[in-house]
Amino acid sequence: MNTFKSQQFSKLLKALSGDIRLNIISYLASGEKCVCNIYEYFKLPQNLVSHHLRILRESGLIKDRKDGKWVYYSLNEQNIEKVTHFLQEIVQKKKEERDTC
Amino acid sequence: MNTFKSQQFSKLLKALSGDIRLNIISYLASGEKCVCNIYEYFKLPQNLVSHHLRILRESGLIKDRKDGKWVYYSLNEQNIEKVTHFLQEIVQKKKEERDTC
DNA sequence: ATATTATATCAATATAATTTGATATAATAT
DNA sequence: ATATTATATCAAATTATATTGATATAATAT
Repeated sequence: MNTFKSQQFSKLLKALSGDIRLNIISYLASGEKCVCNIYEYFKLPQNLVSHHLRILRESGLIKDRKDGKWVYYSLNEQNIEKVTHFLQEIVQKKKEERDTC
Repeated sequence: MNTFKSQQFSKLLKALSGDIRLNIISYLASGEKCVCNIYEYFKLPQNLVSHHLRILRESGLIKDRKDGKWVYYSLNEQNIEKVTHFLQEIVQKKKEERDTC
């Protein structure tokens, strides 16, 4: 049994997991950054960072904004919150289940 | 730059992501289940389910309890909540950052 | 027009995760 | 003691993901 819902969240969680992407997400919490900010900050190859940014962008966890030569990335809080709500619902359900026993 | 914190959460999120494991987590929200409950419910091979349960258990997301021949698995809410808190902190930080601009 | 800089993409390789099939362990029942 | 049932583990095969190196695109500067 494979619900649509968990497939959707599996995609988001897969995009979130992985050291580099999670570090990028944490870094973007301090505000919008261009690609060069990110790869300089983490001392990682530009193409590798672009690749991970693409995965985060395609999953909807971050947004991009182009300005001249630069592409700025920022968090898409709404979709990050979708993940937290999904997990909270599970914990909530478990807690309710325990209370009615 | 690779913080200990995000390495820790990367591990939890990696364990959470993946359709099968996420479905198992959702299923366990309705209460403790033995392995056979789980693989029958999802119609998956027993060894495959055992494998995913191990990953979830080793990451601390679920607990096991042995009773006779059966091993019962249940959610470890505390660690699931750790993940939601981690993500909420990021969203919170982002929101604060935006307010002070 | 040419050079430079920022970012993205592509192909090849390396690494890791998932799945399958076979077997092991451990508890219970006969 | 043997058989049965529940679960775990192991090795092999498959599939997915990450990384590297090379190149492309697109904006700006000279």
